[in-house]
Amino acid sequence: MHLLKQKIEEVCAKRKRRKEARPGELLEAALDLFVERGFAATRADDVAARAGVSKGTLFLYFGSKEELFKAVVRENISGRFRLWNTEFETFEGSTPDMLRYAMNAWWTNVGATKASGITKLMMSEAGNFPELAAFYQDEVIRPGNELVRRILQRGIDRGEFRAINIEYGIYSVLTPMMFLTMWKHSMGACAEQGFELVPEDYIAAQLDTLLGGLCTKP
Amino acid sequence: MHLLKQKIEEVCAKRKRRKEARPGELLEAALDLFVERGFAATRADDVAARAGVSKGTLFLYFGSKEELFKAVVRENISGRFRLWNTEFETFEGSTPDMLRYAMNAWWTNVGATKASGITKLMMSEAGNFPELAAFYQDEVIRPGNELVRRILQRGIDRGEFRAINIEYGIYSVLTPMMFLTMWKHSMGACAEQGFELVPEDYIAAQLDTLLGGLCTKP
DNA sequence: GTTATATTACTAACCAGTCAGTCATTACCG
DNA sequence: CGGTAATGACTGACTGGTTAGTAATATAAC
Repeated sequence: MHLLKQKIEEVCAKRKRRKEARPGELLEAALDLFVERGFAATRADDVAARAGVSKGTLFLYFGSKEELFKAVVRENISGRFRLWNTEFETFEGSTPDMLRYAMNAWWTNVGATKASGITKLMMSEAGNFPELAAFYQDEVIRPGNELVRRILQRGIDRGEFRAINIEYGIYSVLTPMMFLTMWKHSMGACAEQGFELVPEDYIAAQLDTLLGGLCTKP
Repeated sequence: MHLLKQKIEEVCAKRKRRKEARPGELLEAALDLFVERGFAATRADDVAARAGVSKGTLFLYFGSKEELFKAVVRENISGRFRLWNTEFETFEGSTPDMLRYAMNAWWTNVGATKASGITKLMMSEAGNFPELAAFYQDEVIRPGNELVRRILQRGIDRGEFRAINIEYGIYSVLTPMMFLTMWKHSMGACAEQGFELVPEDYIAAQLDTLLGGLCTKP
């Protein structure tokens, strides 16, 4: 009888006042839809509907569609950099191990999750939404590059890496991540059946190549 | 006096009947705008204006926006496969040379031109326009894969390549092209200044690596 | 003057964002 | 407690602006 009542409430969608829960539910719905359809093609109405509220309520919590998007980015990506920077500062192993750890952590926490859809979305729509592109540049790309730069610098300072051109090195680290992201969200869907790309293996192979060219001792 | 008259005609945009020239002008305008803004964000009005006609005229020559897009793809990409297949059949050098030639020809004729913007566009918007995605799959992706497959098979048949898994090989050939395409249309714009990626060098380096792993004789 | 080509004005649909009003919840009072 | 007034979370119809596609109208060319 309890179950039936719950069911009826779900179906009838009685209005409830849950001020605390709304923002989180809206952000989750927005992440789903932005990743699924992109920024421009996602309707505010649909985000609200998926979160179980009306469109008016969405604009009660987020001033505009762009603000909603920024909140999604902060929640799912840029928020992580504080933790990652701390991890960088307290890491005690070798720098090759650190790089291995960093790339695998990225895959686990971002690449393999819905959050990577945001990266793909930005690659696709940056040109049409310059303000969002600038925001993403500040909140994600710059901190990301900086973190990789510090890892490489640590390796050089400790004599573990050769004194390579760091800007070029950053690009070598990020390329496989960008590729995996595009693969997952664009080509994975229409890839030949029977052919399977295993991201973990791909990352491991790229790391081997990269470290082979980077390290002072083989 | 002639020049002045021509100038006035350009400015006043007098209506002229030029049935033969219109489709080509519209296709060129459409290519520019699709590449610049994507499919969904391109306005039929803007395509017409750039081609120097009104929107009504556009729909006189192309039944719909999707038809216009398909015509752009045929004009700029799929039309090339007939030539490329002929070249494959008449090529007389070694298969490593053929692969080198093919990748450089792709860069010259597609990658470096506006046409590569179409590829980026499809990666970005395929999910929102399933019919266009299917069309692109049939007209571009399948013939492209088939051509690469034939090159690799030729190498294996002639004993120049090891008997690798061909599906995996296709993917190894196409990855650098996809990466260059995304780089050119997404990240190139916001890349760190002072850092320059030279596509020809990148392709050469990738080819060396690829052929190193592929060839029977080093 | 007739026809093919081009334009303009229109329609129907869509969508971000607003706001006047509704109703669930809480606070207070008898 | 039981009733009622105040609060504020929530709603959905509406606005203003945009766009693909159409139809009526105009004009170039022969």
